[in-house]
Amino acid sequence: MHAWDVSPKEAVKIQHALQDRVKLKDDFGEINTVAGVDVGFEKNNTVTHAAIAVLDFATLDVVETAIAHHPTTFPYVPGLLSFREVPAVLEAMLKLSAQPDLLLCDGQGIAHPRRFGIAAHLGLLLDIPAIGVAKSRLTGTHADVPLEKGCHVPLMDKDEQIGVVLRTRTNVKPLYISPGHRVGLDTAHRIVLQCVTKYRLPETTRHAHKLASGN
DNA sequence: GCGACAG
DNA sequence: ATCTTGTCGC
Repeated sequence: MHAWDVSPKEAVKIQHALQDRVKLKDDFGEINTVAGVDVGFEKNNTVTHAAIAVLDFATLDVVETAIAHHPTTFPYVPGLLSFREVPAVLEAMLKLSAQPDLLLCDGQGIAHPRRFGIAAHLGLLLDIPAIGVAKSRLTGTHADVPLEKGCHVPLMDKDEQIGVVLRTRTNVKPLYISPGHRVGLDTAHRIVLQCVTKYRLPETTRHAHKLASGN
């Protein structure tokens, strides 16, 4: 495990060093549980709250949750989000009685300038299949997404597809989905859809968000 | 040099 | 992310 008390410049080096270890093909057995991961901060920005909600993949019922409080040590820098949030998430992960089969993270997977968003970083460190589910774009370009739920367009960077922009609810802003680790693009797309019911965000994320913000 | 920029 | 009430639309 690499250090976390690093400068932004060192963080970028770490991303470059780890990026080629990210696996972008499906690599998992039966998926029984899916976990939502989210992080929140206190008014002063001094403490980070990480929350994990583990759901039964078939029923979307919550089977276990964990929360961890961790001092905030890294600033928010676009492209370096994982250095701010992952330490707290790792701490919360240790509190679970069993590791989930797959992670749905708040933020990008490989739809990142160095193909190493928070879902890729977290998935790689834990060696758990992970998917990035972001509420807005960090990098890449795409066509307009039709307004109907289920419609989607590819998220491109030059000639490379790095994700999919997916409308999870009619007439509501789409989500940016990208593989994090041990998951392919199509599979990431399919799994996110399966976790969505009547709201824009997947149930996993909704539960984790509630926990992280003390609700 | 001028914007853009996950949470 | 967070600070915050009511309000417009399906």
